[in-house]
Amino acid sequence: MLYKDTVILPRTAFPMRANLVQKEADILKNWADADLYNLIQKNRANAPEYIFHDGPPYANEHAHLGTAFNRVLKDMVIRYKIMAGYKVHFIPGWDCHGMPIEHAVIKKKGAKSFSSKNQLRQECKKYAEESVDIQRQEFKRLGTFADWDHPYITMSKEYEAKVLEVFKIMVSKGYIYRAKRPVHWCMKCRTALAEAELDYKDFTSPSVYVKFKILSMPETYILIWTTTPWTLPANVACAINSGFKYAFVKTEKETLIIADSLLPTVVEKLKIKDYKIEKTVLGKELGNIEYKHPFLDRTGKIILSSFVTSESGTGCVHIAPGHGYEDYLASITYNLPILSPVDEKGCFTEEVPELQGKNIFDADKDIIEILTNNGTLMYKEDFQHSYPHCWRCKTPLIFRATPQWFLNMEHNNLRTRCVEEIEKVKWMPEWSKKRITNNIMQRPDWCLSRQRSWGIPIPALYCKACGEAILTTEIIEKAIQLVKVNGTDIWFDENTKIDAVCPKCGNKEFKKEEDIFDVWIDSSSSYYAVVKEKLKFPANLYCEAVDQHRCWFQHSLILSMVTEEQSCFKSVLTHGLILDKEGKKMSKSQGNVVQPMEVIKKYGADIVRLYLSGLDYTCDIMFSTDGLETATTAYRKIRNTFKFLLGNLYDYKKALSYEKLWEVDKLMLHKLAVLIENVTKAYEEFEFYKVYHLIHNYCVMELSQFYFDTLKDRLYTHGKSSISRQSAQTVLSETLSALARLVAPILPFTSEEVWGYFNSGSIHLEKLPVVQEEWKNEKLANEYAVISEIRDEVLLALEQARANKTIGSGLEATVIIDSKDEKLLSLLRDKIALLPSIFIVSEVIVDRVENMVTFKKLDIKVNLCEYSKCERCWIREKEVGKNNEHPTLCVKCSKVIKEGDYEKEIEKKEPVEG
RNA sequence: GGGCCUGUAGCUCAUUCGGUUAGAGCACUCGGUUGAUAACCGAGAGGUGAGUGGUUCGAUUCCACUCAGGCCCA
Repeated sequence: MLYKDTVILPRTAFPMRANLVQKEADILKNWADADLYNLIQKNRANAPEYIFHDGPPYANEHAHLGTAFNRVLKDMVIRYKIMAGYKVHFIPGWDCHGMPIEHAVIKKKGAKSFSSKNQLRQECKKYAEESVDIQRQEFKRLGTFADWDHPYITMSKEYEAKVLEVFKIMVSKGYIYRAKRPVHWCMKCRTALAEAELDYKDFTSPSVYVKFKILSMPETYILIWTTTPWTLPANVACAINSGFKYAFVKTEKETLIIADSLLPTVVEKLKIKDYKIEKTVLGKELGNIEYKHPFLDRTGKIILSSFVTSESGTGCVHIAPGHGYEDYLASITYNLPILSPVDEKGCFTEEVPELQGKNIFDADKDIIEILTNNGTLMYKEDFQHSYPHCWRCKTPLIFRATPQWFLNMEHNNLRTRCVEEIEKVKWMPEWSKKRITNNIMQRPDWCLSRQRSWGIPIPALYCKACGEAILTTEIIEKAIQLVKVNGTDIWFDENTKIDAVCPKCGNKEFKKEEDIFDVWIDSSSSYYAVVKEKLKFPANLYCEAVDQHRCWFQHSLILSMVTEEQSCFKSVLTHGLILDKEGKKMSKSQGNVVQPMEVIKKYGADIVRLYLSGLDYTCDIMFSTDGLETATTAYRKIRNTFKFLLGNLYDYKKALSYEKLWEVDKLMLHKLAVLIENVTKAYEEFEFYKVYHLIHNYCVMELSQFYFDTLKDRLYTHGKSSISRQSAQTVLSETLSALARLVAPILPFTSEEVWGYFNSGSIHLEKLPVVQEEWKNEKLANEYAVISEIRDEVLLALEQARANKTIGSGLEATVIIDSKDEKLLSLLRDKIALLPSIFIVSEVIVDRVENMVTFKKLDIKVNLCEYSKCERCWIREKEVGKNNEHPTLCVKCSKVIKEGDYEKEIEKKEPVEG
């Protein structure tokens, strides 16, 4: 008989190499065949609900890495909550309207290929539908759980009708008003452009310095600088910075007011030679002073504004609220009129009779002439700068004030109520609260209208007779009924007529509003269309990236405060953005964009998920291949841990009761209990990186380096049915069962694969492991904390013995230990029988001998063991050679062989896969 | 220019209220093992805690500024 064949080695079909890419595809198919998502819902039918509402990603082709990360993060939350016993019905969503899709479609097909709005909208719809399908496949591939067959789509007619319902409530409660606001305008395309449609190119403008006469001071002028002389007819104010110092510069003829810090450059440019500074005052002292418009019969006043900088110009900024966004904001603060005497072709209207019909850029030189003639022009030159152009026709753009629809942030104290409500929400991390509070405090009224095609129409009417804009709940209700059945295309259909009577003139003929809603109204109405309608209002959790403080979080809160008078979320989890390995933003132009699906194809979803789980997402995330490689190594360790566990449990029958367990095994149950507690706590706080580190460290340090290493002798060479081996297996089984479930939210595929070799059914139908009270054993833990330190010292001594060739393998050693600490000595004597297995040496003796090496706690001497090596278990023992029947075996091994308590034939039983 | 956030070993993270020599794992180098084997065990090396200044007996930790990067706004 070959004793070697009687050793009980690990046996499992669980492969060491994961081959994740293939394996994950198989598992996905199994999940789909078993309809696992609905199985879980059924399983938790009567469980308490956890309402986690999905923020809809934008349906624009392939998912970005940031979206993929967001998906994985949400999935870890969902899977954790399900395993914690909750019912989580996760309805995924997609944001489908908006400029980027419209932009992409026009770019692809050409603007001229669409003869009607609805034709363009059809094309956009197709594009969004395709994108939803692409992304849904990608999200599934990531192994994320959701009701993928019933997502919410913001372009569906039901959803569109719900958005209009939200708007109807806003109107009925009096939040909506109409006012002028400057927008980027292309005079050739005669349309407003969105931020993303601007094409910045170099452009030469006339740069002029103009003086405005102060009414209350003799021969005193405030000097302004502008590169758009054509906006001067719309001038109503002059902004200065309240904190800057302004100099009164006395020249031969007059006194000019100029910012002190800019004086040298201005004086040089204007070639003012003889001057003296009369006095210097703080900007705030000049507020409200009136001046005369340089060529119109009008006055303007000096206002204070923080956006005035000392980088260029004169520190005095000409304000035309109809032609600039900052000017516009200032006009709200100071209640200034918004003049915009420019028509849609970019020509002056009758409001400026002198220039009526003239194109504004052509009018620049007329205005300069007027200024020159009346002596208010101080200096003029050409100025080259980066200037926005139309992305389509390349025409330089202008700011032009047009009527828009707004939501009033002050109505019914909306702003204040939002800020108060923010206090009631749990913000994770905490700084997130400060951020959204600031955003709400500082935001202007919400401009709801967009001059685009691909979106939900604003259901307003214009009287064909008197031009009155009409927005009533009755009209909106009629629109809702139409949209519910037909979708929003019906609004843009020429044949669609809405019955109404003009409240001003009684006319019954109307033109329908062409503008659509800002897309943020779409996605931010999801609390109403989804949470309230299909789940339970309010949601427990919203979870998105940090940029959503200004977008989805904020707008959802505002709308919810308007319609529901309370927040739509109880807690908000924020994560950072994904950057490249140097911390730079990923962008196409930088060439540092990482496609999530390419990474998945190479590494597999579980490794990507493991990598992402290990990062602290509360700040920005630097995505690196190094990190993925590290995660791969960590994954292998976790996987091998499972392989070892499975391999040694193939013949496991049933658990021993706690009292019968060996001391080391009891210790490991204590450690397992601590692990379960810590991991559960980390999950509860959504600190997945802590989960990752806890589990990984447990696999490496507690299991691989300590427990498994010391266990090999017991598992392989002790009697197959011995208490000692069963004791080890009992703990291995508990460890496997707990570890697989703890790791399941992060590694859904691998945990499922492991479970298939261990138990029946899907692991995702299980609950998280629960600590059994008897496992906790602080006394034992404290004893072994000391023994662990001792072990480190012995390992160090063994390494030294190995270096000077006293021993090779640790089992060749006899270790003699001694200590001056009596308490420690008594502990060691107490545990002496266990020490050889803990140190993995053949013999441990407590004694004092010559030439001991002194460590912190112990004096140690390592000798080559004098006994012969047991052929079966490789331990050196004094009885080896004394047994006639088995002369090459130790006492323990001869007993095992004699009793036949070992694996006699290798059964080739394939474990059942899950 | 403003609000918010980040900076500890090559990588991912620790370091409780400020207090001994800033710790783990991975990667790296060397050694052991060949019964977890494209695995396993041990040892070693690796840090001016982004920088400067301040408070303090003492600062990675608290404060100010600077630098680098991110988001939002201007």
